[in-house]
Amino acid sequence: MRGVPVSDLFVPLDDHPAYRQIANLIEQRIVTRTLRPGDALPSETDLARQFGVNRSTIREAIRELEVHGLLGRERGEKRLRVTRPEPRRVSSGVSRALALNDVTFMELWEAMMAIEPAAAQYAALRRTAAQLQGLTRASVRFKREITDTDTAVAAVVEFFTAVAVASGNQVLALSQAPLNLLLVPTLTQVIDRVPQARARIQAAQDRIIEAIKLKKSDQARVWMEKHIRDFKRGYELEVPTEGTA
Amino acid sequence: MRGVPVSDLFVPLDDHPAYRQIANLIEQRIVTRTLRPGDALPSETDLARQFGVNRSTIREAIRELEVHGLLGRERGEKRLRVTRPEPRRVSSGVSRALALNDVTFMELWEAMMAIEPAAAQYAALRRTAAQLQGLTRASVRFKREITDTDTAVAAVVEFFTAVAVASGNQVLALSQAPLNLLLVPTLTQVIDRVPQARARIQAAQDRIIEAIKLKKSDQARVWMEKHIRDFKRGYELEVPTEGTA
DNA sequence: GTGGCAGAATTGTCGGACAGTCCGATTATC
DNA sequence: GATAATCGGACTGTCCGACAATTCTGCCAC
Repeated sequence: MRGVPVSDLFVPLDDHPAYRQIANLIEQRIVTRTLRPGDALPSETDLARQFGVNRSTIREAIRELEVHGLLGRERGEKRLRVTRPEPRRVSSGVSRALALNDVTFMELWEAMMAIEPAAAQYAALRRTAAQLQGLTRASVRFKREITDTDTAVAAVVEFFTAVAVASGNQVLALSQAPLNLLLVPTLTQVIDRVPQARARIQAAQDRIIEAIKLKKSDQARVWMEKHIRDFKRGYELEVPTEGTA
Repeated sequence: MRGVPVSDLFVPLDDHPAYRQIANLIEQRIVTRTLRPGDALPSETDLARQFGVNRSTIREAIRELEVHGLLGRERGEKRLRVTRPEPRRVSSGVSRALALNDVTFMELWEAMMAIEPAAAQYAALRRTAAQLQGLTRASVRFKREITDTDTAVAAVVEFFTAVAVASGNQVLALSQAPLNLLLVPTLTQVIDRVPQARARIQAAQDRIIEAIKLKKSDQARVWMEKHIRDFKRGYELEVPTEGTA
């Protein structure tokens, strides 16, 4: 490990391409609510004129904000408008980032142990009738699906998502969302290869739903904890070799 | 609230602009590791030729991947290369999304209560000497900074980040990162207006560091829990009006 | 008011162009 | 022989102009 070279004493001197500066400017106007969700953006030609750059440059800037979910358009609409970033869009980026960083199942599991029980607890406190119904729907879908593993896995994911949504906490929900995609590969293997997995998941879901239905938050947390612990057991049973999720 | 219109029964029929298709294609090659981190991408002209589109189109596609952190370039380098998405880049997007969705302090707090104690617990189990030093450095910085609130807040954030890093769990770290930016506004107010806040934070950090140093994971978790609870107390003391973080 | 229509406006994509800069190889210098 | 200066090519950032396809808008008829 070398010491700090002299050159590090000088300024970073990042380059600021115009398209990035413009993206930041527009982003700031959105974050500061100068531009509010629903507002239509000026046309590309207008923006180019206002910023004094070429339309191509504007387009590159717009791509950035579009990816971030700050801009978007309704189906079949032409004009861009300011949108509030949807959790799903953002969380998929997080999932991909984690997947590319070779997350292990243990890392995923520890995060689930931290987040899911908390989500269940708050869900029991605050769930609406509709959210409770959403939970039930997911569990029914899991029960019914006894042939296709992929659909069953999707139902499990739907269940976790429904719990997070029912927690009424956007931060928890957005923290939980990336875990779902990471869980899929492992969960698929477990359901495929551990015979008792389906029954155990069903039972766990039922207990959790019951607790959330009765607004027993402590129970909801405890059952969810056991449910997640069970996942690890299933994983250790049948996927003892590979470590990546 | 209208019912589901008939048109929703038909195909989504998303438009597929070429720049998006190309972005997806390149993304797939990265996710499937056909392109691996560190690999240099062909030049824009080459890509345009290979995909049979104009260079402008390629550039728009590239912007997307750049934002996702899948592509990037070394400082002062010209060639674009495949990079593994850094947590910081991704998490800032999550923070912005949450901020724009008017997250309340309670939502943030609940998420912190779920994640930070877990991070502290695992940090106590797995921290390296260097990571421990990073923790100490952050707390020293906080102790030393008694005038500038912003710097003090930054030190607190640094402390939390250091704990998350020391946990050795990328998922937890990436779940924790977005919370930091959300915490800043509230924490600034609390430190500014609650006299005893600084002392309490200092004491809490000391206890947490001690537990992590001695690898007492249960204690680390408990102290962190108390620390986070204290935040809520500070918040309720001096920010009883506003609800948004 | 509803429906339809022509024209204006806007997006997606293309081709080409040029300055500034980075890279690699070649040449000059010690 | 190793290091330094030089040079040409390649590449990016930005610009200009253009065109088809689609959406938007105001107007007219019913």
